[in-house]
Amino acid sequence: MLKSEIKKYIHQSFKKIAKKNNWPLLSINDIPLETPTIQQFGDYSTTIAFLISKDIKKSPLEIAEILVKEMNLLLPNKILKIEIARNGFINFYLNPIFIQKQLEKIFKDKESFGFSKKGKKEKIIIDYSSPNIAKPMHIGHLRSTIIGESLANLYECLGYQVIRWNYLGDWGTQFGKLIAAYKLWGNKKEIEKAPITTLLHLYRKFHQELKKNPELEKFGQQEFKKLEQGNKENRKIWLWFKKESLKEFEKIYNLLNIKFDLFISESFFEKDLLPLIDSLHKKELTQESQGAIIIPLEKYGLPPALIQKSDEASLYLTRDLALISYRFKKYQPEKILYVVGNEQDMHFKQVFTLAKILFPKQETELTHVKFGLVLSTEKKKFSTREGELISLDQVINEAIEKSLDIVKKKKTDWPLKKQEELAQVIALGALKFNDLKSFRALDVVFDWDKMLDFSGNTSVYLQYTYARINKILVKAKKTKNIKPNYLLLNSSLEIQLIKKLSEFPEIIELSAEKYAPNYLATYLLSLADLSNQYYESVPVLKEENKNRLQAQLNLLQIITQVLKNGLQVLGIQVLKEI
RNA sequence: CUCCCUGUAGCUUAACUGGAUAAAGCACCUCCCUUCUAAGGAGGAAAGUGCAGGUUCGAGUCCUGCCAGGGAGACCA
Repeated sequence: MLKSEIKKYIHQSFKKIAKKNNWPLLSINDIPLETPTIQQFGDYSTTIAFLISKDIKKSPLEIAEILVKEMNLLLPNKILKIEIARNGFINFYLNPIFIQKQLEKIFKDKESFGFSKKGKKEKIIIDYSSPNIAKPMHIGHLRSTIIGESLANLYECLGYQVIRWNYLGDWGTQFGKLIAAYKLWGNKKEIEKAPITTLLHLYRKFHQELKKNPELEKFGQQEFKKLEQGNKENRKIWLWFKKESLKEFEKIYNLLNIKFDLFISESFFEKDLLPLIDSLHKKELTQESQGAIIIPLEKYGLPPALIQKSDEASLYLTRDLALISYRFKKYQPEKILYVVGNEQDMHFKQVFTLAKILFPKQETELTHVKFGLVLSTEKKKFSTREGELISLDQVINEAIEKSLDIVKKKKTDWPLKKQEELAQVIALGALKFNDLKSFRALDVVFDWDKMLDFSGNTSVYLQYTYARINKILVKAKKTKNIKPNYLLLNSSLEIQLIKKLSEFPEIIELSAEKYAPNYLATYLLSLADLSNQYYESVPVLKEENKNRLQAQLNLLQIITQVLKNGLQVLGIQVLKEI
């Protein structure tokens, strides 16, 4: 808010001078404007002089002098002074009144502050979570689920029409293997009792036996082929596995408070595969290789894409192509985001390349939003097949249990029900924040101690800050008809807080644009930092000047609002008391 | 062999579009609960960003080469 106004001002002044001197013009978006790292350098700083010194023959210092001279002629009252520093930086010192008045504007927006009012209505499909049926969701899925959900929330804030899509893995050779394993060793009752665990055991057993008896591989492939060809028995078993799996997934999604618009899964595209492969043939893209159908992609620096296996069964890649074509036709989306781990980089490069070949006119922006792996303490990938994976519901429940222990020690006088509620909010928040606070491409090592360390830069710190400040608002007697005087918010901390709050909309935009919720997370931490300093150093409730008190309370209210909204975008709840 | 991701205080991470004196948390040391919640606050010590070049007025950030860790590479997803 503040930033864009200053940019506008620089742009206007610059336009005038550029015309006069025949300098190249810059659009408003090209005007560099940043917040200096050191307070002495003012509120905002532009490096525009360096930027254009390359195009015209003047030194940055000369340019800065010309610009500042012009700007000073028509210095608006929102700017106190403009200074040139270090051979070309132009620093702006804002009039505190201008900053204080921002709070008034923000206060009028209240709940909607930071959220777009424009209503863009462009569609964005976000593909996330996407677990495989018959396997437990594990911590790898948690990353996709949490990052995807917060991206969905971010784009919703910007006014996009967001389609939250859970593309379940419910098709492929693995289900042939599973059906084979069920036929060999399965027990219906056991599966009914604990579906996913039992199915996982069967799947693992299959892979163990495979080492001794390689013939099993063929058996699994046959069973999948039968499934694809509509064999009734296999169909029935598969549907049953799927139903049981979905029940368990729903439990987890409910606990995490995550909702999807669509659960359209891999098997849905089964009928589209043959026509798709046909059309690929017609376009003469395909080749036969060792009995399989491939599309060579050397031209694009990629390994060949395998479209159909030698036993004529379909592949992940083919289904993804059918999926993309369906999405293009049905939704005409502006963007599609695939929130999928880094290890599938090659796969998506192939898919996107093929999509461009097949639909050259389609303008949808396809992005693989990749993220790092969750590694074991030994810094190795968890493997489903080897049986070392940690299931997600186990992680969640253990996190809640462990945080309940901590809550019980801290809130000895609370009733159990309240303790439990708090423990759940804290544990889920910590679980999510853990995945959102750092840049998503980094690998994370799964570590209970770090996840449940509730001091410092954590979600609990944010929730705590919210609750603490909220308490002041509750305790403040309801002051009727007292007008806040924002001009009395003149301490350095108050000014800093207002400036920080005014950044919120930009941060939402930035986080969405870069698919990086960690910008928002970091921002909230820095806001909480200032807020806690304020809390410690200024006893608000003792303020005697009522107009100042009311302004302070409004400031605090916006702080809680931004903390609450910001956390909500990250999928994290707040409580009034903690 | 090819491709992708990562490399910043002892550890985990920040650094907006390349900008000024690289910023936090954990751990360590000092201090602050008869004042709105100490899951907090004030302060100290601690790195010059894996290595070598290059581009630039300016590089943790861009380019090239190397090193280290992790991941992917045709019939899994």
